[in-house]
Amino acid sequence: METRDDTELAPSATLGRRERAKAEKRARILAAARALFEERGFERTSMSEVARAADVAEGTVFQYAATKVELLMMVVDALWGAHERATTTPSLSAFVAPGAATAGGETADRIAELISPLVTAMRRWSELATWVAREILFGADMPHRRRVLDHVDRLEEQIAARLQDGRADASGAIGAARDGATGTAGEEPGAAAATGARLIVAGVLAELNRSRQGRIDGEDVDVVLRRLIDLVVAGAGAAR
Amino acid sequence: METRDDTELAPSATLGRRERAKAEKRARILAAARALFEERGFERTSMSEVARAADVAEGTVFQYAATKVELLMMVVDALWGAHERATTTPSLSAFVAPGAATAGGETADRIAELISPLVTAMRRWSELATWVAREILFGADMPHRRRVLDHVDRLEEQIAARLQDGRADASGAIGAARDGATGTAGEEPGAAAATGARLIVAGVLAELNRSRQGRIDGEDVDVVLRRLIDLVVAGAGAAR
DNA sequence: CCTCAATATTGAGTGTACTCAGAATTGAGT
DNA sequence: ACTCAATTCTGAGTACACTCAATATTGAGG
Repeated sequence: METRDDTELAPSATLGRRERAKAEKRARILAAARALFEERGFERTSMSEVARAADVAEGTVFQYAATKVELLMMVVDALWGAHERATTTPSLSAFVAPGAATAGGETADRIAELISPLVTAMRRWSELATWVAREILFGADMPHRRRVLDHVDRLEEQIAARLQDGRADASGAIGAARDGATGTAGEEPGAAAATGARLIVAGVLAELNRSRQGRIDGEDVDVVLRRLIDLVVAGAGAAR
Repeated sequence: METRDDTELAPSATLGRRERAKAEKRARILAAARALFEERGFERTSMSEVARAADVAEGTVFQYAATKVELLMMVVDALWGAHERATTTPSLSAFVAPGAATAGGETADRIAELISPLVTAMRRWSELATWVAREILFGADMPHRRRVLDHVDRLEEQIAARLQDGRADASGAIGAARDGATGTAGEEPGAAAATGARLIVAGVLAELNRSRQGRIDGEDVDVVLRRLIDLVVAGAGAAR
């Protein structure tokens, strides 16, 4: 009998000891970080606390996330990924996904729908959200952030797609009417939608933080966000 | 003879010894910070270096700016203030300021004009600019930042004003045409302009940083910025 | 000129994000 | 089983932003 019967039960298709240990450690760190960030906030959580909670040396944490914000991005990536997998499930996508096919509702509504999970999440964890937003828009290029950016890019693509649909509806009259005025004629139509999508994301992140700081006069945040979306939809619709 | 003849030469209208010393110290710190940030960048400048360059104890620096970013904001406030004073000089304002009066040029051009100094500065000092943008949009509420935000608010007001002018031109036809489609009818007209202005600022900050990270495909940044402005102008013009 | 409260300055001390040289572990080759 | 190179882990060490108790400076009132 071989001492390596392990290898039989966990075949070569699965990971070796080392890889498995690594994955477990990664999972522990991820869970610890998630829990601590959630209950004590980003600033009040120290890397050594995370290490202790994950039962790992401090240096090890830095091997999985080179930076405290990177650790946060690792958590965000995991959560966002889980959310994506949960919502993009086949059964639902049949009803919702195809975009143009589901013509039901105003373009702005359909965009609001897209960003609504983001808005909800950011409101729930506003302290973390500030750090996340900061990092998304102005962070340095690092692997975990990159993965979060991929999520953001996908979101922006969906928004852009709906902006395009909206443009199709509103086209003709208005497009023609504003054409001369808009100056920059003859651009690829996708460009305006992409710009609009990025504007919406940046705007939403900024406005949410603004409201968090009480810098929104009387009105509700949703009203402001809605106005923002309406404006971009109108702008993208009118654009040539 | 009085020992206090000083008091005569520097009358009560001027500041006392203490205040003067304080102002001098402040000036030294400001100059040191400005120089060091400019030549070595934000991250690679340490507070102790600033203290040494200003010939002041480290703790003293923190009395004038509670935080390293606050120190940066102090510098930005000073520079922006100087710029404002230089450009808002009476002679020029007679030609440029009144807004609607100077109907020359497209609305988008007139807005691009407004943000052009900001864009130039951010390009020149892109590392610093990232930190500044970060702090403007997502920083914690602190005195120097507050003063910078005042500058930003003023800029946004100017942009909003020009957006309103533009709306006046394009009004009628389009406004009426899109009314039903835009959904949220009967809003105060200023709201859309204010939102648009904030969108432009946030968008410009984000896009500039995006370009800094090489995340802009082929095109020139100016093209992207221009498209952004066009989009908002169109959106604000069409908005009810 | 002296006193004293108010205020400003100082720099050694503290917490914490991050580094890195060595120790430990692994798996492939023999 | 043994060797060895590659990888992973570790935690004491470092740098630096920020604090704070002690000290120095000022100006007003006697």
